[in-house]
Amino acid sequence: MNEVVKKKSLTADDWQDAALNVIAHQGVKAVAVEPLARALGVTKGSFYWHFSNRMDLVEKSLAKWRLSDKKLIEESILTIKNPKKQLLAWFKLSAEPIQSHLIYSTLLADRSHTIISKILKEITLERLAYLQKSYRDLGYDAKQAKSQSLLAYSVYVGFLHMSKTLYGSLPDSAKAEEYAQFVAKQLLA
Amino acid sequence: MNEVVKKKSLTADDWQDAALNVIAHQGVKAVAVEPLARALGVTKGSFYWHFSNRMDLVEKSLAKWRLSDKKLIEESILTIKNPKKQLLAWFKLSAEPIQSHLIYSTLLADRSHTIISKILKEITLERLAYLQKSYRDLGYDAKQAKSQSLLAYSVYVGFLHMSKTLYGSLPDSAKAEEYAQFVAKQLLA
DNA sequence: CCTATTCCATACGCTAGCGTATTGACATTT
DNA sequence: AAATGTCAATACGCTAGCGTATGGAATAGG
Repeated sequence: MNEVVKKKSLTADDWQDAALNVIAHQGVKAVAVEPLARALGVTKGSFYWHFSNRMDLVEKSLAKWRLSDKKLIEESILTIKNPKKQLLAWFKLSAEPIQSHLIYSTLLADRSHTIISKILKEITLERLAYLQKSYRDLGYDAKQAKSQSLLAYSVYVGFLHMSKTLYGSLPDSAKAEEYAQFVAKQLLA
Repeated sequence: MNEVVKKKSLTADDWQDAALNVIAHQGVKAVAVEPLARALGVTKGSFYWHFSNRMDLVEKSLAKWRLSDKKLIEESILTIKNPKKQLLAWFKLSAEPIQSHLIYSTLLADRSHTIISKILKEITLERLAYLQKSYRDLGYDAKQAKSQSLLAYSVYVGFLHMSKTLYGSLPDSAKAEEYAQFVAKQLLA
């Protein structure tokens, strides 16, 4: 009997996780109350007990995503003290097909709501600031660091989309490491 | 009386142009028959005379887009014989905020339908092939050309999204040229 | 001038999804 | 045991959009 005990009732967190999963794969527009309820094996009576409306769920889900992403960065990147190694770790992490990246990439094109645009802009600027600082730590001057970080982040975003678009046509995981090295070499010259 | 004479009736082309405009700014999902009809000052009675259904319009619109994009490339890029200058022209063109780029970038995240994924993959592979050949013409060996073209195209895609996301926070047009030079220098080293 | 074709309006039925209101089943507390 | 609180089912009204069916105006060809 290794089965997980079936939960008796859902928490707001369960709804948010489900929503994030949908956002990662189908985008914000695909977050619909009734289909989500069906997927969770309940009806929307449950949903409207936990959330006031659809966008409420979206906002809270994205807030959760931001927190977990921040935590991930702090634990797996910022703990590395050597500036070059830290940036390398960032590049490597950014190439891994984790949910956080998928969410970010769907937000990029799902900017229907003002709230989403706002969140997206904030996160992007945060990350750019991080990269810029990293390049400064590597010895780049202010101007160079600015251009270089913008370039590096463009590569990140671009590669995210390429992965989804060309699924099956990109370098396989065996060669992925090789490509990552190549990119790092180009962007850390 | 410089006004354009009001057209008496719409053509399929008019519908496609309107659809492409919506796709460029709101994505494929936002292409809806009735709102589009309203925008064109007619009812959907007109639409269903020209097209069999919604996806029919989307497909034909995207086909038109592909053709016009191909024509643009042939006329403004492929006419340049010097390999390096040609690639430079490609980079420059890819940074201009024309409708074609906007359409491409929304497709990247709007891959709900199989048809769209298919078109997107085809176009992306076409463009990658072009870049790869260009780098080979510049003297890169096969392996280098492959990695470098993937990197360059990622920058293109990434910058597309950055432009939309950070509208107002990116280098202004005065500095855009400068940044383009920087990117070209990094990618044509 | 009359007929056929082209283009569009109107009216209809249908589905998916949002949000509300009400009731009910358990569980927890008292 | 009774009361309260937690979570969910059901039923309802409402809107937006899809696709169909049919009729009608305008125009072009004969």
